[in-house]
Amino acid sequence: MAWTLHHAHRWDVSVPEAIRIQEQLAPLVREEPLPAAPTLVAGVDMSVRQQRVQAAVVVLRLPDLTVVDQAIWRGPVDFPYVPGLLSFREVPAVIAALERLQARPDVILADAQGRAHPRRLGLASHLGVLLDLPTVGVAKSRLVGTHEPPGPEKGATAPLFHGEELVGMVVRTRASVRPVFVSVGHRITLDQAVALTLACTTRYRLPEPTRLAHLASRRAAGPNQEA
DNA sequence: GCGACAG
DNA sequence: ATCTTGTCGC
Repeated sequence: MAWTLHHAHRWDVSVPEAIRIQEQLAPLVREEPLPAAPTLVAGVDMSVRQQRVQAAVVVLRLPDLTVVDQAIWRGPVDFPYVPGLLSFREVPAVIAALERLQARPDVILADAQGRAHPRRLGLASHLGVLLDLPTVGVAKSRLVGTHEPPGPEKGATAPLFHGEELVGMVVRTRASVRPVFVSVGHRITLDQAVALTLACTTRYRLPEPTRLAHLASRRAAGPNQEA
């Protein structure tokens, strides 16, 4: 599937240049209601091994969460992991994997932050702006912000603040299990992002789209033969 | 100056 | 993220 990139830019940049690009794209992020109830939800993730990346994307249909499409892309790693600049390491590979899809998802869930980022442009937001598609960030841990612990029951939430700004929600997707950090990626409201995350969650901590994408990327990396 | 720090 | 097996708890 061909994707039109909006506000495209170079990826082979220095850290200062990457930060500058984030500052230019952040104002383009739109927190607004979805145009319609989503049917096709994609999850994206990536694994790295031996200087190679395996990006995976899995598309599921709501409300049954049936897998309707998926794709894998392998390539070289060319940007280091730098806290705050994760998108420069993963987005190129994720877009390459998305190009291999047959289906067009209505929204994408990423295993990362959206607006809950120092410059309000986490990987989910960066991806959303480039594709001009609704995206949600569902991270396993906190990058920025403070919060109270959400209740122990499934579905409990607590606001995540960065200074005075509400940048996300800490969501308990499973009873008595460490919560996840949900934030708006692009073209969705925080409430919808949380509702969608819960609608995609079954018996595991992570919602099915990203959980399955994670499994797919690691299967693509192959079994550990080293060490 | 000293920590913190998505994956 | 990745290196790594079994095990304790809900």
